[in-house]
Amino acid sequence: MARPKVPLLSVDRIADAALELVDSGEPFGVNALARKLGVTPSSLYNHVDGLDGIIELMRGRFSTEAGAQLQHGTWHEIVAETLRAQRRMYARHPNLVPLVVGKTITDPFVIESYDRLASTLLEAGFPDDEVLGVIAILDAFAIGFGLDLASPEEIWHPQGETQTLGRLIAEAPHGDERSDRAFELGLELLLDSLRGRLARILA
Amino acid sequence: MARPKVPLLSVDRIADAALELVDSGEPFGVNALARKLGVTPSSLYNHVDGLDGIIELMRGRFSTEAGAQLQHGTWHEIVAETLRAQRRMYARHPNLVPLVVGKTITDPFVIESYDRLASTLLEAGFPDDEVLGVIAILDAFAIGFGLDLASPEEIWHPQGETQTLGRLIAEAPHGDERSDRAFELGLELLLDSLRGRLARILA
DNA sequence: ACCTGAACACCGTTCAAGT
DNA sequence: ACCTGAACACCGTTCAAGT
Repeated sequence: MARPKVPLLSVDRIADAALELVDSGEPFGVNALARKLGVTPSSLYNHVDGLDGIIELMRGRFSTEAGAQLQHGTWHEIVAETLRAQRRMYARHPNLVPLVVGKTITDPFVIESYDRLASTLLEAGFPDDEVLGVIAILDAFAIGFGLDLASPEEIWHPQGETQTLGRLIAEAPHGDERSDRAFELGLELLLDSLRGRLARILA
Repeated sequence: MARPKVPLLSVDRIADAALELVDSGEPFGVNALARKLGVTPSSLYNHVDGLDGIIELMRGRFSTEAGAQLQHGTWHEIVAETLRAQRRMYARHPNLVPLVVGKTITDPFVIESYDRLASTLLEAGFPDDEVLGVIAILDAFAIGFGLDLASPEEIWHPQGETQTLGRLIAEAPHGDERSDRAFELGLELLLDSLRGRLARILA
């Protein structure tokens, strides 16, 4: 016991196991993670900064996984691809979404991706004092749809009579198909209006 | 002790205290809530269905609080008012947002509000198979911005150099003002594009 | 440097016992 | 019907001890 000659743990091993645990759908926590790694919970604190640290680690990992973003193309192609990439990540690890939501972003890769988005919008012609607002909107949209993927099959569960909601729910496609369609529709709407706004600004 | 002549608890009293606790910013839970009510945790289970039940209770309460929605007006006025009302609720109880996120909605008042939205969009001329998608988009938008309000002051915290993000963050307004502006901009964009889409559909 | 084990202050939920 | 108190199976985190 005590200190082994070759370390049992490493930041990478912890991140891998954490993502696996999250994806398995079992409740996530440092104790559960330690069990999965065959180790004592306190061991993790030699490598990682507690629960929040592990979550931030996953955010970084799962955004690196998403791979290279489009580097050239029109600004709206870049925006669309960035959002689609983010959505793919959320789709691959839906259970991670509720964990990362509302925590300050410090991971360098994630920061870099937002930085690139900001530069792109600025170069496209959006004014300085509007770029961050546009990004906040894109972010709200992406995270909202991320949560949509993490949500239970039934978002609404009407108990009694409804005027139209019940019928539409019954008729509509379910699960990922519904979510995918809504995402693409929303993306189209958002880009349309951004294009229009930019045209007016540049005119 | 044991059973008192006049009950110490009631569903209403629990809901009130729960919202107060959430709004105080202290960690929310059934133990903390019981302490606040001067009662044993197990007592709550006589009135309420555990932690999830209490959270659903708050969702209902805090959407009733939002009060009457616009009943007439154009469809986009109704949509705008519904989203603004939702945002006001989120703004008033930001700490509730992370709690309700991703849990199936059963509260009748909330269901009714979505039902009304669905009817409005249908009457406006959006096709059957698109209404739920539009609502999902509006929802993603609203929840995304709700989380924006619940987020820490600094959403992004760049550690190193950035191309443009750091400068924009320093220049931009902070906190609620930033969030409010982005919300109104996003709402405008969304409504613009929905109007355009509807015009094309009806043409 | 890196792991264990004990300790601490918490959780949410169940259930018998009491009035 | 409605509350308590004990019990259970968990949490996240700290820290001395061991190699």
